Amino acid sequence: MNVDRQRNTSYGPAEAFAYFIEACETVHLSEAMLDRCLPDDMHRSHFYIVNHLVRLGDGQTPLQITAAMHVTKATVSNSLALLEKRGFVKTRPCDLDARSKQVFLTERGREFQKQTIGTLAALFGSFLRQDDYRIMGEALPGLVAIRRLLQDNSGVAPG
Amino acid sequence: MNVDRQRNTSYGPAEAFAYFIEACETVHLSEAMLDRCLPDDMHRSHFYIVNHLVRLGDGQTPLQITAAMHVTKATVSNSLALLEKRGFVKTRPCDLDARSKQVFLTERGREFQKQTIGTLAALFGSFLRQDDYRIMGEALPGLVAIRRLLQDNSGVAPG
DNA sequence: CAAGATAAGTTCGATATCAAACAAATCGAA
DNA sequence: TTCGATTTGTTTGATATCGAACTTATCTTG
Repeated sequence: MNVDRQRNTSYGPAEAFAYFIEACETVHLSEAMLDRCLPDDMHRSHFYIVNHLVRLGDGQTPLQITAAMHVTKATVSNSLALLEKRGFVKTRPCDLDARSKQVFLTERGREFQKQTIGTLAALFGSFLRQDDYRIMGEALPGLVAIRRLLQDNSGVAPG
Repeated sequence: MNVDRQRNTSYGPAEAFAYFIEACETVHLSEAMLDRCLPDDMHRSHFYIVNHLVRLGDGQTPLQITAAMHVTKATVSNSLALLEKRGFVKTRPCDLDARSKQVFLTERGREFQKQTIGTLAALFGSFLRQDDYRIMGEALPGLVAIRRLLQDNSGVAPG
């Protein structure tokens, strides 16, 4: 059996490790890009919340935001207090369930999201070419498949 | 022109956004997997440093580690103090440049890395199939290309 | 050689995040 | 209906990370 030919067509754990390392690196680099599009007093995580509310609709509860952001309740509690102080969101108690509250965007919050996304899109647009969009588009189904696989196996115990 | 056919073959910013979102999600999920393979008193970032030294060779300076980890000098300083307290690394002043120091792995540190990687590999191996390795292997060249593109444009100014 | 510039690590104050304990409201079963 | 169990959000103490100031050592240039 030709070893080289086998190496060209057979995939294993080595590819898995490389895959996750590349994904990590990609995320690091794109996060750095986003950071440079944000004002100094706004953290990436604060933008994520505002962006989430714009895209998925506001009126969500902190717990829903918690799930979407992959962080703890305490973190969201802290972030929302800051966002409210900055005037980007308003919260009010939920009518149906007094334990809960709802988070709403202010005009200022929507403006902040729009402005940041605009800057970010311009930054990426300044170096992404048609060919790069094609590469990403063609890789996308694979990325989705692996992400779903991870999601489906999030509960598996190690050891 | 057939809109559906165009959508199947034309890629743009929408694919770019989706691509980065999937990458983020993938990293979040795989980080969670790693976290569950680590003892409670060890943070992911501490493992990254030990793993880096095993794979790339020890004797590196804190500044080199800083670059590899994408964190600040202060962070590495803090992490190394902790790793030394745990007995995973030893540091000694650099002979050639007294400003600098070198970081070396202990046997305990190597054992910790080996054990963690083993647990992690077993965890991933428990649900990754040949087909998944193939998907990752085939997506890899695209991931690398985009990661390199981001790296090459890390210095571009926004706005 | 001397003095300013640069470089490597550390320290310090601030903040994001987490886990765990807590408070308040709702749910559910006896 | 009532009381324990669950759920939602906050508080608290700890830690990881950062930016900026600082210390010490090296380099550069006159």
